[in-house]
Amino acid sequence: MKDAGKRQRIIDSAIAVFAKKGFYKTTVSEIASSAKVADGTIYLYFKSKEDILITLFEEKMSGFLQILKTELKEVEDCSKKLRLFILSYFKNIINNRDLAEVLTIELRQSHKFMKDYKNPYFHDYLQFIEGLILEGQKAGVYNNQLPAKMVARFIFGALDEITLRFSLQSKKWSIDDAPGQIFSLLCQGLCIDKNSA
Amino acid sequence: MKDAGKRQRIIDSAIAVFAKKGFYKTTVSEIASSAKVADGTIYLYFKSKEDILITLFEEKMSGFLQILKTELKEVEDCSKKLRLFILSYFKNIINNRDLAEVLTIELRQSHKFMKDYKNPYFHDYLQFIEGLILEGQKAGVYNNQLPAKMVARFIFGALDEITLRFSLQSKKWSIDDAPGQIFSLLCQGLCIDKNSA
Amino acid sequence: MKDAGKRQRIIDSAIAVFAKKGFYKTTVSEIASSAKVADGTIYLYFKSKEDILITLFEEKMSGFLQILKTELKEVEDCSKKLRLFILSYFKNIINNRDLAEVLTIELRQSHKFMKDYKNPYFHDYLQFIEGLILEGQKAGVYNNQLPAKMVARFIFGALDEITLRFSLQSKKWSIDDAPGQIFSLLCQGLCIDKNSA
Amino acid sequence: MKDAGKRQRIIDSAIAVFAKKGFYKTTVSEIASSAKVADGTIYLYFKSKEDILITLFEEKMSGFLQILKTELKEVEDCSKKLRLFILSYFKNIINNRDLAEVLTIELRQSHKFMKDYKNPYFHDYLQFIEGLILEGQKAGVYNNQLPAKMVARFIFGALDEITLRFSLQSKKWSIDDAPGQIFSLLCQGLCIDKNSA
DNA sequence: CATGAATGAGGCTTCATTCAT
DNA sequence: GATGAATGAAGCCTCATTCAT
Repeated sequence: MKDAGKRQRIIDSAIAVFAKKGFYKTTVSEIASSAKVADGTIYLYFKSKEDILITLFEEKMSGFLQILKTELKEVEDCSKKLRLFILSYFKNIINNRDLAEVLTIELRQSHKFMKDYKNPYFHDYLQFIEGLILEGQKAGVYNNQLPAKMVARFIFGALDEITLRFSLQSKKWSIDDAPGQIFSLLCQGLCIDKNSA
Repeated sequence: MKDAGKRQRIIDSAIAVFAKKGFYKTTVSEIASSAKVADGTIYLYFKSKEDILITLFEEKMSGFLQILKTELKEVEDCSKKLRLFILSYFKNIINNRDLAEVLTIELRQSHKFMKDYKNPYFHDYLQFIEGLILEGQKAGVYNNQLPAKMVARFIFGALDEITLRFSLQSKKWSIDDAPGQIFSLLCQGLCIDKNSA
Repeated sequence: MKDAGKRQRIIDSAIAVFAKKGFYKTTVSEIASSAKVADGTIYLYFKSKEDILITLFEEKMSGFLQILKTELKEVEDCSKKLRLFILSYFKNIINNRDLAEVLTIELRQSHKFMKDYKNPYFHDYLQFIEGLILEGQKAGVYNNQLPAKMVARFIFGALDEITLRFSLQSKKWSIDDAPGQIFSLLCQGLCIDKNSA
Repeated sequence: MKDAGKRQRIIDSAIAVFAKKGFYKTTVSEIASSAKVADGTIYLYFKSKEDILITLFEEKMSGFLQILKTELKEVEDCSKKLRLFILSYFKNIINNRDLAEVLTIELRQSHKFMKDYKNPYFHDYLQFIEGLILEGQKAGVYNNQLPAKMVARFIFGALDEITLRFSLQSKKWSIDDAPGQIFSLLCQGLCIDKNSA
């Protein structure tokens, strides 16, 4: 039986090295030596270097989604859900910086370099956000003039950018404050006077 | 003097090919043949393949910024500026799909693959957005509880994600409506009832 | 004692896979899984992949030779022997297509890829044919102007080529007719008028 | 413009190295260094290592056939043609030992390792021999009970085997005698008494 | 004896860059 | 300046063989 721990070590090493050097600059040998296995061993668990990335996407993104769904299961109010979602998103990124970097940076290239790979798990993720919005719109809480799909993209884009930089760079904004501020910005908008604009 | 037209052709070809295949999957030969110059000619105008990308960033991003600044110069009201900014951003992306794709996709990798390259022009771009926010906050129009830097990132991330997908995929949202909706979402927020949450 | 059945299964599987893919394109794993043993088990019975091929040669070629000698033992007349030999050769090939393919195709490479391997059993085989010729020459039946060694090569080459194609390809010539025709061609020659040429 | 001399050097080197080590044991680097070019240069002229072999087949086999056709063009009598053919075959092999080795040894593997490669030039070669036989049969000189296709295979196989060994090994038979002996064996057959058998 | 996961050397091939013309 | 043939370093991957269980 193949050693599941070894497989996990390869994935974890890949995340670390991909995050540090990027997918293309990373060599399979680097992943192998970081995982303390022989180069060839990689190919007992993955079909190719690209397959490591794809597998990584699928396992981790679906994992994130599972966590999210579990955390939000009990919550009823849609804005509480949204707040919790943002918080959870932040926590996940903060606790998995390398992974976040790989997922979001390489994600952008994935449609290009992987033939026919459409990132089904990322799609699920977006649909989950979209579901939150639709729920709020049906409940009459959220503005239903706004297309939920676009709002979902909007939220994902904003969170993705902020958390990525948050995680990568000098943290100018505190983790304690940022999620709340983002939630506020998202729900209440930028303007103080709601009749302006 | 070197042939400026040839130089431009190389940049334009690089944008087209990078957009289609991604930076790493693009070969210098492909750029050359698309630009109808010999492979070696590339190196009369650029130090390396990477240098094409860097040059492209600097010229195009500063170009975008120039256009923005020109368009917004006359406008006084900060929300009108913001609305115009969003509209301009959309137009630029729509009219330069390949470029937008290259700038945003490769941008994410740039810190990684270019040693010591900090993307000064992207930084300028962000600062411009930040300036818009600060202006509105000073004028008492925008919520000054929100850190302007973060808001700038938020806006950039949201716009980046939406326009990228807008440009790449089937356009589910009309170019006529999207900027207005985004502006509304940004200024008024998601919630109808401003006292909720 | 090692399991003789397992050893035989490995050889038989090797013949089948070598015939299908060629020696170099065949992996040890393929032989193993075809023989329903573990990869490592192969090395309990054979020193190396090459050793399988060598062993296979030796056992099968000497086997062929044994069969031949047995079949021709009782026959006195040298031309009857020759006719029987051709018939037997055909039958052996027809009944062992994979083996024939391996023996003849890989045989050609054997001197190259096996250091110092001189195919003693193939040599014996040729000597057997040579013996048939010499016998006929001594009996005054066969033209003794022709060097027996060369005639043996000639016969082997002709039979080898015909049977190989016969076995591999669409059979344009019937198995019932071919051996007789070959015998006739070999004994009587191509020409009708024996004074010509 | 690519250097035709360089291309030729690669082919010639490939012939020499393939002959010495066999196709599979030969590395592209060996061919390159034997041809005094860089490894990568090989790929300016050939798609792959396999492509070298295929190209080599096609160019050399069609070359051999051209020479043959030219040499036999003026000859009328079919047996003179056959005699000349055998002589020419011998000369070609003797003068191109490495090539002969590659063509005949690797030829046998070619159907296996080259997907869909049917060796059209070898087929032409066989058809040429078949044509000689048919001509003689129509002229009433050759026994028309024998299928020409089979006879062609017979001749090719016999010549191939003899010349290959002739070229490779200690020459037990003289080049001066062998072609005549083979011609005699082929035309008159092995038996002295034409009524026997 | 048997297993099959693990090893790691080595090959084919790509491609950014150079340089003689 | 322009060319494009040539270079050769470097990477992904295969697979014969080993060895701990």
